[in-house]
Amino acid sequence: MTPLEELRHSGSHILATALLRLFPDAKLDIGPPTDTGFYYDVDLDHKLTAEDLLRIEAEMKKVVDENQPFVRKEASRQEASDIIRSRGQERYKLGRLADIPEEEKISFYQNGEFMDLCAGTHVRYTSKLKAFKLLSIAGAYHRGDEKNKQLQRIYGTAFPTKEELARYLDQVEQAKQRDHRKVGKDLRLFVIDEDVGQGLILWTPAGSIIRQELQNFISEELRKQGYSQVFTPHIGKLELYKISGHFPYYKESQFTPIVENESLARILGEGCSCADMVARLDAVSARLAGQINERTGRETVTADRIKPDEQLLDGFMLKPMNCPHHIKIFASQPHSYRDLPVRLAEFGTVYRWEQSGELNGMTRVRGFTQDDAHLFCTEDQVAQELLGCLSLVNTVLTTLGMNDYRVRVGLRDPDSNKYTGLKENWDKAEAACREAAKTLGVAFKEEPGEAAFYGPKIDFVVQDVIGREWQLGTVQVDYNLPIRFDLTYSGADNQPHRPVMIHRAPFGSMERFCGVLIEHFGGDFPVWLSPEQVRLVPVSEKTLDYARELLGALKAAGVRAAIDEHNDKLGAKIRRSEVEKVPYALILGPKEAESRSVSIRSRAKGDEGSAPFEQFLPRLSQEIRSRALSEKRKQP
RNA sequence: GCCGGCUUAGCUCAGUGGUAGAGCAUCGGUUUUGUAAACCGAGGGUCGUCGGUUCGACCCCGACAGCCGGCUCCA
Repeated sequence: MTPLEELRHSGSHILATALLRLFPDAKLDIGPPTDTGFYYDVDLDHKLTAEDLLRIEAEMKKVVDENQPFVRKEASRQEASDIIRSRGQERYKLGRLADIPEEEKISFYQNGEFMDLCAGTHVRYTSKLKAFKLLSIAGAYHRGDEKNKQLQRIYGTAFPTKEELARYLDQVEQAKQRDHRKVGKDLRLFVIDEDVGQGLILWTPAGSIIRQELQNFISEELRKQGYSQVFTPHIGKLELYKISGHFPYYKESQFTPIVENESLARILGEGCSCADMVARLDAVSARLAGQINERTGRETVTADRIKPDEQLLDGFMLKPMNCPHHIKIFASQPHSYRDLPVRLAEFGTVYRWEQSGELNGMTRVRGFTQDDAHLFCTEDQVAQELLGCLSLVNTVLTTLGMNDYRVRVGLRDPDSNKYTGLKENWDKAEAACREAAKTLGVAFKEEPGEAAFYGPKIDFVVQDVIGREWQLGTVQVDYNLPIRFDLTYSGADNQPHRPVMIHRAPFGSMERFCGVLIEHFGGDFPVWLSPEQVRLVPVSEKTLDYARELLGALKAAGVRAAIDEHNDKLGAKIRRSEVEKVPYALILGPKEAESRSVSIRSRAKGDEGSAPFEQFLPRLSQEIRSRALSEKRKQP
């Protein structure tokens, strides 16, 4: 344990000490340190309130002042069990005791009257906890399993000094100012309307400009890399998703199917309730999943194996992924090995049923647009194509200055049967991902259980302002869908061969990416992305005509500009431009009008002095065209 | 979905069992302004929705919806 973890871990023991003084009935579970502090999970009938938190914190202060030593005591398994029982903590602690492997030593740590089963280590005295704060109460399932009882989790944090604690709390406060939900509202980038629905993003004009610029950017890169652009509809027949496997494997995450009118009339005629309908859909998917699982590793299900009697209901599904549609475009004509790779790209909108408690601004939504593409290639081409995809992701992130990401290679969970396809192919695909990730030149972590149901993937993961991780770009190797859809191409030997598919989305979804991007820039977008690039600020009405003339010139040059026509003093107009995060304000007074110049005020540098408009415009155009990153904002 | 908290004007937020207030924004006027907030005035809310308690509810109780923080989930 690092010294900081030790301090925080001791914090959680002190928390428990104080808690038991105030609530002797509390049953303790576990209290580990975290990246940012510590918590303790407790089972307590009394619902803890914010006021309780203050009382507990005050009691913790007393424990600290009592300067209790932390003392380690080793015990045999039987002794340990006795200690736990004698303290009335058997409800969870006995289970935790049972988790300790046979060969490991069992230890307790005691401070004052409190004693806890604990491997350690701890600071020497409670007085070491000089700077701490309890932060919040939340529900947390015992052992992280939603089938178990939900306990109350008390979060807190601790630092070696009061200054560091204050700095941390200040940082958290600063971060909240960058929250994309706040900035998005302030700058009017997007809205979510409860009548439209939770998790459904409405892109306002300003936000749409950012999205459009990003899409233009990525489209340019796709043209360079030989992609073809396609368009497909937002729904597909249930049949399609039975073949793809989404229907059985992905059921929990999908919107309820749109049942065809005739089908609906038929089952309603049979007296089916809504519940019956759902049950029937469940029966179909359960049967399909069962059939597929039996065959995993030996046989596979292809289109012709779906039996007619399994089509109990006809209807459509809102597409949860774009791949089946793209596959059908690929399959619509015969392919030669000479055609490959075929790369089909689409900004494709998909819909997924996320639990209401999981929705979050733009980063976790129910409808989103992926910058998606599917590559159909020969097995020999997989490595090369993977590199191309990773280089694309790299270009994207570099251009936006987003260097703060981690790479995750998502592999199968060895204990799960939620995957489709042959073991050999999974092995090949996982090896390909691993190899490709190595070429990135950045550290990556292999994580079992993070694969898609059809194949392993390489994900790019970033953190939001409050430290939550979000997956953005993703590249996935897939040997399975080509089999399920019986895709083939003619090889040099004039025999049919199975292509390999690569799924990839450098941004992941436009919604999530923009959410993270808003936080990344704190709303101070580079000029090429800024909804308003130049604010024309006449010093008074007297120079309004000059401003209008320049507005025309800027618009003709493709620059997004606007005039501040408010009847305010200059300072107020400057302030408005700053608050609205416009990268350039051009101050236009009589001097400027006279000399055909502009007084430039940039978000980054403040007052830059005057320059002829004829010099400013090319400089601006170049900055936009090159998609330059802006210098950091000058603090007022 | 689960636990807890929250919901008052476009935004940020006060407020009391006797049907509401500030700042900013908006609109009108005065001012004609030189690098982060000129001045005066006006309009704007069935206090999230629906029920209940009460002579009377924005306030107390309940349900629902939405939001926020966690947990679970994220193929």
